[in-house]
Amino acid sequence: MSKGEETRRFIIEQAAPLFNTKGIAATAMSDIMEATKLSKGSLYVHFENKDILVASAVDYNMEQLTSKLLNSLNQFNTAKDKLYGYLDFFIDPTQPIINGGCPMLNFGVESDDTNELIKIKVNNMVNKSQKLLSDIIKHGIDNGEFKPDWDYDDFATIMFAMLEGGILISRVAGNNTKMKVINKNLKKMIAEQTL
Amino acid sequence: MSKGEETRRFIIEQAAPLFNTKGIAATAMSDIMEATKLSKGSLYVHFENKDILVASAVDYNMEQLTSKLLNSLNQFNTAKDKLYGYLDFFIDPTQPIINGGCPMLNFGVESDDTNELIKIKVNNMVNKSQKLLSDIIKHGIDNGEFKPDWDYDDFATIMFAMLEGGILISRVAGNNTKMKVINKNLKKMIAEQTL
Amino acid sequence: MSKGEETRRFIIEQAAPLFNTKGIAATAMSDIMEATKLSKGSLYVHFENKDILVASAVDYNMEQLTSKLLNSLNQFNTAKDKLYGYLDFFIDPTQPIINGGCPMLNFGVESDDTNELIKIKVNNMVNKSQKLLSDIIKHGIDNGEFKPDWDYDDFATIMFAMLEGGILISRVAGNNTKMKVINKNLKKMIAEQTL
Amino acid sequence: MSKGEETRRFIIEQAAPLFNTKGIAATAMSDIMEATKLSKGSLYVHFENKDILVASAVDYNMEQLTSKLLNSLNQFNTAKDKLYGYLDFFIDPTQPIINGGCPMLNFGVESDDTNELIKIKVNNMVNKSQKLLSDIIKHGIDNGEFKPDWDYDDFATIMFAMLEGGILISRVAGNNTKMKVINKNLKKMIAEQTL
DNA sequence: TATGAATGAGCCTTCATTCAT
DNA sequence: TATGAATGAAGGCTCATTCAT
Repeated sequence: MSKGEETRRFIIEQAAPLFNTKGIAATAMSDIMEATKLSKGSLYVHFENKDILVASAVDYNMEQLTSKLLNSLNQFNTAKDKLYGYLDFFIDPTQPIINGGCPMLNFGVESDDTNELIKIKVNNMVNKSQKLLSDIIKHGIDNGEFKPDWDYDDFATIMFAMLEGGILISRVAGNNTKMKVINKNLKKMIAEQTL
Repeated sequence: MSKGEETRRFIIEQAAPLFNTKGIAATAMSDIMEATKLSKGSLYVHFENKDILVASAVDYNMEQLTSKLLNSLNQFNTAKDKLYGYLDFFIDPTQPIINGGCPMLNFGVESDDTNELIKIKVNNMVNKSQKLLSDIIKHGIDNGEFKPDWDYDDFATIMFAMLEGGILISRVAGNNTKMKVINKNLKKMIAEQTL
Repeated sequence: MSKGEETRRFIIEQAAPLFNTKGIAATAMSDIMEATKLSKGSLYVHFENKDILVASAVDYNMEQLTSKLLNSLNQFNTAKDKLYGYLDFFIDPTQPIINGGCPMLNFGVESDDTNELIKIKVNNMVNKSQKLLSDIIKHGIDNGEFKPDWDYDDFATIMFAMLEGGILISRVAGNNTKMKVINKNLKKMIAEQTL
Repeated sequence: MSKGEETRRFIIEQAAPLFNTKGIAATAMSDIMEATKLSKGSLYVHFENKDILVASAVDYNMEQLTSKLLNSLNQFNTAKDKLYGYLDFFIDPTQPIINGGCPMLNFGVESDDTNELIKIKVNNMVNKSQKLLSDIIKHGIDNGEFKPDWDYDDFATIMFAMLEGGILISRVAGNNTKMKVINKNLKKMIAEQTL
């Protein structure tokens, strides 16, 4: 990795949690200067403008989350365990995997009415997330873990939506009481489809 | 209502959709000047600072949503119809009841890491929303509509979370395909508990 | 004149010589802050952006020059005296009537390739200037001062062009030697047409 | 020419029309980077700072104009033809010989109040230009083309000034109507001195 | 109550320039 | 000689807020 690429990467790494925590509009380039200890001009050497840095940071946050999630799921062998692992991965939104919580939730909500580019990025990741879930279930059906008539697409949507809603509830509550409820009920639904 | 109260109310009405659409940080006092056609000074006569106006507008948005929801639910008599009506009320997040979509989602996500006051307001409304749902179910159990062992608190949480998640998914998608899936599945769950 | 109009006028008065001296691109809003002792924000209360302030200052400079010129010409009665007075008015470009010299020359040259709006403003004033000259001559012909076959439009153009060229020559020379030559020769041409 | 000299020359060639078109202050080093496709550092290898590059580019522009003019005059044999050729050379300022128009006019006006070095360069070229004209006339007098009492220095000044003024008028007008008037009248003056 | 002029900190961005490689 | 990363001052402009009228 060249010096420039390294610095660019470094800036993204430092900026990503800021945007995910404070929001895009509320994070100033000067906040990123402070976090990186780089000069204002240097930031603009690597990113033509704030929008491009934002786009990179949004991507980075979502990639980080995905990669940590996939890494965690790797420890499980059965489809059911993977689904349970997925649920447990998000068990405490007040102690989020990445600073600021779920980037799809944060950037999706901030961008939906005002930033088409980011909205599309989030939508793509939302779809990938549901695809990941439905693929796990499909696999579980194929190898005889789950009932063959389980509507995996519907369940992927339901589970994903419930988790995102649970993140919201828990974060404004400042505790994960309700996320535990969601976790428990989703596990029950999964168990009911298990052979 | 005195002239002053009237103007104050008017400012809130004009400001509320702006905050709910663009977000708090991205909405400037000048945007509100423009929307109200009032002078800078006039805004500050009625609201000491932006934070206070924001708090009022957040309240207003949530009250508006609640009042429209309750109004809509009033047309239904049975608990089941009320739950179905609740679900149908949120069927299309791309055509939201109030401009910008669900204020609990919007302000909850923007405030969770940065604005304690707003976070608390949202949390209270989130709790009230779940309480409204569990009260409907409890009533349905009491009058013999639903199975007596239905865990109404859990379901209220699940349903609320799933709807909020569905709003996110639909708004970034630009269509309500997935919200229809959520609507259908929640109705099925309700039907399963109906006697 | 309201307070706002007064301040606006004051800003233009202070900004006009700066633009005419340093040029538009080389004059920063901060230069105008310093000259007016006003805050940055205050400047933008009265002018939406630099372009609008520039346009106002360009107009002001040209109006100032015109008004001083007309005022000076008023002391003369005959057409010939007016033409001679016009020439003498511009006799020393190193001691210009308004700071920075002729605004048509300054802003015309700076804008011709880059600023359509200013270019048009200058062109209008250039045309007015030539019209003023040809009107004086025409009047002189009508009252029998000048030969009736004098091509007044051509001479107005020639005289105007020669003066502008003379301003350039004298200002880069730092003395008005060549402007005196121009003055003398134009007077000779006028004398030749005088009856 | 060494590699270094070649690159230096190349930079000047690319920068010269930019400065002559946009002006010195409005042309950034980054504009020149873009035009040359050279790196920031490379520019500073060849030119210590912007001022030095500007000085070279100003010289280059004036040399280019002079050389093209002389080249054009070479096709004529008599003094009168040379003067007519000179006038025709500048007949259309909206289609200038070099991009941006007359560099004496452009840089003279931009520098007169702010950049002593450039002002002197322009003044020297202005003097040379008038010398060129008066030398042609003097030669014409010597070989019996023109009346011996023609004040060649005065006419050189008048003609030069009129052309520069004509350039200004035509460029802000966007057409050469008035330059044609100037051309015609100067030719008449020359004809009147021709034997 | 209402106005809008005034403020100055802070916004994003560009500038000319330096310097290690 | 050439690169491009790094700098920080300065650019135009917007912000929330104050205050005399």
